[in-house]
Amino acid sequence: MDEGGNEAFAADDEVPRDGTGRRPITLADVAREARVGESTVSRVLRSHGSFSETTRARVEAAVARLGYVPNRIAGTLASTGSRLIGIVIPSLTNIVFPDLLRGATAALEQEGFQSVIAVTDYDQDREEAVVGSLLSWRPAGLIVTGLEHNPGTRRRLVASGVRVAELLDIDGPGLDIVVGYSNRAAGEASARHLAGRGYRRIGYIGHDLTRDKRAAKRYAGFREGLAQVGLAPAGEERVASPSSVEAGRHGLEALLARVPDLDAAYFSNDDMALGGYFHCLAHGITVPGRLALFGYNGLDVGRLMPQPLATIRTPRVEAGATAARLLCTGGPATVVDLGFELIEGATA
Amino acid sequence: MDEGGNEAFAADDEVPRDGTGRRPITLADVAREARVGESTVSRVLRSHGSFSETTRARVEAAVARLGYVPNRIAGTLASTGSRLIGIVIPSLTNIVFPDLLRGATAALEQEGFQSVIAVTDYDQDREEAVVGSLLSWRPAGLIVTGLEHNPGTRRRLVASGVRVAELLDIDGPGLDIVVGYSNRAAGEASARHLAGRGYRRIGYIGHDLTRDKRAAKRYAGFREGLAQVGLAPAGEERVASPSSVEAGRHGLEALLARVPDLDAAYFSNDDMALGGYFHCLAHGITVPGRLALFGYNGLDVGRLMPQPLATIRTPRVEAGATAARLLCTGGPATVVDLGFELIEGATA
DNA sequence: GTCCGGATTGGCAGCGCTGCCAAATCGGGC
DNA sequence: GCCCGATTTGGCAGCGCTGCCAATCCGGAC
Repeated sequence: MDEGGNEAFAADDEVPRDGTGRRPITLADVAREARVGESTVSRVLRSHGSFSETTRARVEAAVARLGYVPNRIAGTLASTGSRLIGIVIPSLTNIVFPDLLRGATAALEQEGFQSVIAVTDYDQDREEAVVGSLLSWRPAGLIVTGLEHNPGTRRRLVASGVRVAELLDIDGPGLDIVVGYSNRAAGEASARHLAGRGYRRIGYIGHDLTRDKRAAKRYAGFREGLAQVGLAPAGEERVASPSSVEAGRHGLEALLARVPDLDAAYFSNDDMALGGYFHCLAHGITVPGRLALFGYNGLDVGRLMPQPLATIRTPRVEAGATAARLLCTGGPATVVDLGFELIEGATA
Repeated sequence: MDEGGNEAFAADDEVPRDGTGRRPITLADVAREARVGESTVSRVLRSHGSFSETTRARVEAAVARLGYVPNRIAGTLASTGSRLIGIVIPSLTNIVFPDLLRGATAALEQEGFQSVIAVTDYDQDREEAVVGSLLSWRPAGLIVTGLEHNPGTRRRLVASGVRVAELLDIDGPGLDIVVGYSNRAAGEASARHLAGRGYRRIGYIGHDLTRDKRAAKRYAGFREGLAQVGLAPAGEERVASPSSVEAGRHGLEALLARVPDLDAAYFSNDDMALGGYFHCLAHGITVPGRLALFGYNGLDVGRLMPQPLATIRTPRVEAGATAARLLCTGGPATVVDLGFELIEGATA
């Protein structure tokens, strides 16, 4: 714990002599410095309304001289919209959600918006709480994950009047804007693909389905897909933990111990599938000869395995970006189905 | 503006019919409904100052009846502090930064703060721009990544007077709070470990070091470590792209083509190392017999490979949490070295 | 020189809340 | 029954900005 020290910067040219302790610089200071009215400064800074080129230069010079940073808190209060978008995601552990964030923040930046984020840990009560917190910032819009919310959350969302985009799922009724793809259909497509390749003793390795509603929908779709060709899962293993490479590895090990003659394993996502692949490598199980593997999400890592993973690629980044743009531009309530892509890979 | 009226909420359980178009509910409405003064409502809602139990109940009932959500924009403007922390990270693609975010948001939530995030893509000019945007929200503090910033960024940070925490690096002078570990020392430790295990022809596979300053410091430390035992890299491969599994896989392939007698490969991080491992698996290269692999970060996936990856575990989540807590509680400027842990694994 | 429409500009009332201060109320002790 | 200090409460002036409206200025047309 030693002193880092700011004097490192007081150094010569750049930094203005102080910055701390001084009364913060306001728009009124800039107006005085530039010898124009406050409204004129405001107009110039927002490039809104009309003003002469001379004025613009004067104002900009004053801003630079004083190092003025507009106060958006005040600006938001005075005007209406807030140029803030709240983003609610269940987790930051699964790369899917950072991907969503990435798409959203990139699109928001283009539109001049900022994002406030909150994480629910797949807990609907926490979701209700964080939605409340986010709404207290009077955001221009809210991005939430999935279509399932508890009554309190729905009430708040609707009552607030802010635009809401629900992401990564379209299997069910939405509140306003919905951007995603069908998890049910993805599960079904996976099952049909595996069945189509001749696998018959297909097992399922998943994680906590009571919390992750989208994984539950994929699972339901998967069972439907199998049923359509007269099959049923040859065995299932659900780990209680969140999805992870570890859960996939141990899950497959456990399932194979109970159902040794499995010929294919469908995982609730690519992380789990990668874990399963590692288990196969470690135990000399030939893939896909002895056991086929199928994932979900289409992560990069799957593409780069010695045998590319059979999986379904989901447009997560695009979903974030699309939702962000729709919220900023404020169109009508819609459902945008971005679809998904089945990647055959080499593990099935 | 039709008068929706408050009975919308009185309505039993679910969603009120409307919510849009109605004049938003303010603290004054609550005061009127509860038949108390505005300041009293404010005091009750913030549990600040004194009021009777009766009053609390009256106010809380009114809040519930009206479905009032406090406006923190107004609250922030009226008071001083903002209970917002800005977080600036270079990327969301590398799981390291979501991990940092995870630690920070969890700690912030406990303290009743919200986080606003911005992504720089490892570009210092973008960093300067997003720091400006974040400061315009008058955050209580700012978390930035690394110690290297361009002069404009430093000027803004210092002039703003907000607390700043610089994360994931302690090799250099900081502005205020610094939380992280020594990347240089990590690189050095990696080199010494490999040399200590008898490897002599050690190659380096890295990504764009001009943008990722911390990776550059590890690289420098790595060279120093080798030099200490009279060695120099037996070969190097730098891919121009950001770090990724793909870059690691192709990087190792390229390096082996040029330097076939390599006996160990040091990667700029675990993603790259995983790619290298996949290359070895795909081409029958025995690990570590024919080629040893060493990564950086200590990701879960490395631990679960058939042979656990030799790497260095970094406390990223802890760094985010520590920084967040220090910012919220507002102690003195300090440097917190969280250290790192060398994991021997089985690939070296 | 005068008048007119459009381009510029400044003044000022809020946005919804908090902080300060004064007023009202309460609960003994005498 | 009255006084005093402590507790509880309400009023109101901002916080820094934007939006509205009125004032001013400019350059021709008459």
